Amino acid sequence: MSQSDDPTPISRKRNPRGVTMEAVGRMAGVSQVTVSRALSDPSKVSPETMARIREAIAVTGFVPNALAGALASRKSMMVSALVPSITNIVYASMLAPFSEELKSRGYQILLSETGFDPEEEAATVEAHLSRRPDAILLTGVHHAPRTRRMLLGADVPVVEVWDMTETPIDLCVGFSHAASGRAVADFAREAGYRRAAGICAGDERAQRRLAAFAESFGQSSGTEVPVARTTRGNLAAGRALLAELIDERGFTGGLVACSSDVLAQGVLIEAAARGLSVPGDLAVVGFGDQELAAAVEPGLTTIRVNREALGRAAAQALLARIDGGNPSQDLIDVGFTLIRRASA
Amino acid sequence: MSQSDDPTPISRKRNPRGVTMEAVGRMAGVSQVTVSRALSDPSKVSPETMARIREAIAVTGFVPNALAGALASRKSMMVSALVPSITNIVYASMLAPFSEELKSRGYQILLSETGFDPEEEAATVEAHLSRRPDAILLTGVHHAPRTRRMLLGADVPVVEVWDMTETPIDLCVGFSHAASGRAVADFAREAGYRRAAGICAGDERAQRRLAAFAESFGQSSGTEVPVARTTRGNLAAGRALLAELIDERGFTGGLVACSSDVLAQGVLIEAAARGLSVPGDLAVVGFGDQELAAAVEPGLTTIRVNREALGRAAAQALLARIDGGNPSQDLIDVGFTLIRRASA
DNA sequence: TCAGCGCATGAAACCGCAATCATCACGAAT
DNA sequence: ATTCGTGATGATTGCGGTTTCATGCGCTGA
Repeated sequence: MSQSDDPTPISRKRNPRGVTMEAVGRMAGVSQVTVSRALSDPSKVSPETMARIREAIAVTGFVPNALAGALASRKSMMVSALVPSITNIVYASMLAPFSEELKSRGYQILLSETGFDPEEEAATVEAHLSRRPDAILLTGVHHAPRTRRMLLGADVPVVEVWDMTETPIDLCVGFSHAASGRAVADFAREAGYRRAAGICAGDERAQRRLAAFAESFGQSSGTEVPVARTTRGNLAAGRALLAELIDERGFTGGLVACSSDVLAQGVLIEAAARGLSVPGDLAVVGFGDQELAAAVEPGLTTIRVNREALGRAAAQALLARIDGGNPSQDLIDVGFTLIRRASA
Repeated sequence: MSQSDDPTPISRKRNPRGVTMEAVGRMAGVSQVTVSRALSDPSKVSPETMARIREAIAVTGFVPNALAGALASRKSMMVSALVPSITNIVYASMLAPFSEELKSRGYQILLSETGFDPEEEAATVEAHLSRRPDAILLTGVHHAPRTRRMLLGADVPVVEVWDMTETPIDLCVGFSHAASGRAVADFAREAGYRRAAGICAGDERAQRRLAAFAESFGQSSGTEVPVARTTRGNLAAGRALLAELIDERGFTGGLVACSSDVLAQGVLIEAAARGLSVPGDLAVVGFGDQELAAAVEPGLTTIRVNREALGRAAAQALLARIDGGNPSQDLIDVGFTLIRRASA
């Protein structure tokens, strides 16, 4: 009665590792090759065969092994993205459209944070290259020499974003940080501000923006432009740095240029806490035009960079290169706009 | 086979595709196997050989092909992470420590956004499974049946985060959203507020928090708790929803519970714009304890969830499972804390 | 009637590495 | 002297696909 338990489980080789095309094919009465074709180009397989294969796939729950596919076809269908920090909305908001654009073409994103250290970036690039991505996105244009060498040697499309350079590794989509700093200085001058100060986060690009602002405004106004610095670019830092400017650096009023909207919002809060009116006693300019810029009171005058367009353009440039051709241009300057609101 | 020493340049095929271990070995006078060993366990190779191999690697710029390695070893050294949105700091700030923890063990992150749609999530899970990740992180505990099936069939460690369930797919690290809503209601009651309202973003977990709050507070106070809803959880939405509560829903004062700190900040801004004092005329409670919560004026009373610890714990739980054993616990409730500041 | 052709399919050769087992030289133990 | 590790290395196999080339077959046109 209970003879269902066969004592010879020997021939019963239930593939202990996942289902393969081989197994699907066996079940559908075709070879592995035909299964492969069925998935990559159904038009090359007869409708009846196709149906049986589909059935077998459904029954077995087969999921193709993309690693094997990548090895054989030399196309990983992965794109690496290296950003300094994903918790920083500025990078995250570029990444989202970048990723979406690529996803629609079947690519997946291999993401890493690199911090702001070129050496760490180099190590990360190497780790990513070992996965043979079909393209790579890097943030910024300053890299360790080794990074450049590896990337050039790997013969893979590369796009550097969020900055501009005359000598990109391959492609570049960004804007000039120095120009954005000068634009704020121009605005300050034209709006009639006589004195100014700066508040700057630690990263290299923020410093370039503020340096350009300070130099430009300083030159045209003939005044000293004090710049307070911080490593962390949060609200608390913005508050603290305005306090520093006023209490320790003798800043008595004028325009405060900040390297980010968050810092600028911190300045607004500290100003309110001190009973200073904005823009009466103190004018504030931010950078980034994050959502908060339009929502705070008073509205924040700031530099807008179309981050979504930037991310999308970066993806499209890479796709163009992958598709074989050269994109229409290697360098894309997406520019920036000064958005004037109430704070300055 | 014996024609390797053939001087005819015809058969001499300068490998046009990247450098391989084979090539490195040839240059170092050893076999491919030895190169493989040199990289995976240097102690198994003699020092002199090691030196020659290193030299050859440096000269050729060899970068091992992790795809091939993964295929052969059945370990991809990749971990999938699926989050609703990377531009939402709440998810991004879990992801950062999660990724860091795994990176230190040699894993890389395959990231995708899934939005808030279970079907999209299922498709994304399938795409990720095809890459044979060594582990998977999912956000939330509500998934399409197909997702569950695929995941169980794939026999891969899975951790669901940012929520709790009694029936996890595998592991779960999170907290109870309903409990957090009730905690706010308890607080409101104990602090003596007689009336309350809610402001709620569109995602399912936010709604569960606010529903629990409204029910709990409504029951104990015997009042109706109006809840205004939005799809986008930004500052502007917070402002608009407070306006809606006051202008259209007859809300005249009391405590406003918000499903996120950002919405709460919007409420603060709108309140200020209307000349309402906080917490005098209006008390505000947020959720998340983002950086802004401590920095705004007045400081925001909110629910803190240790997102960094959560991300780290998720990573560690997965690593424990990968290492073969069962983690000490399948379900980890990281809890939450109500942080009282000036806004309520 | 038969070469010719397109279609559906299969066989075989990789892709680049890791895992397994075999080989070899050399010194210690018997 | 023979045996037996032991450390260093190589040959072989196969992971699960893609690609290329070969095959069988029914049908068309001269």
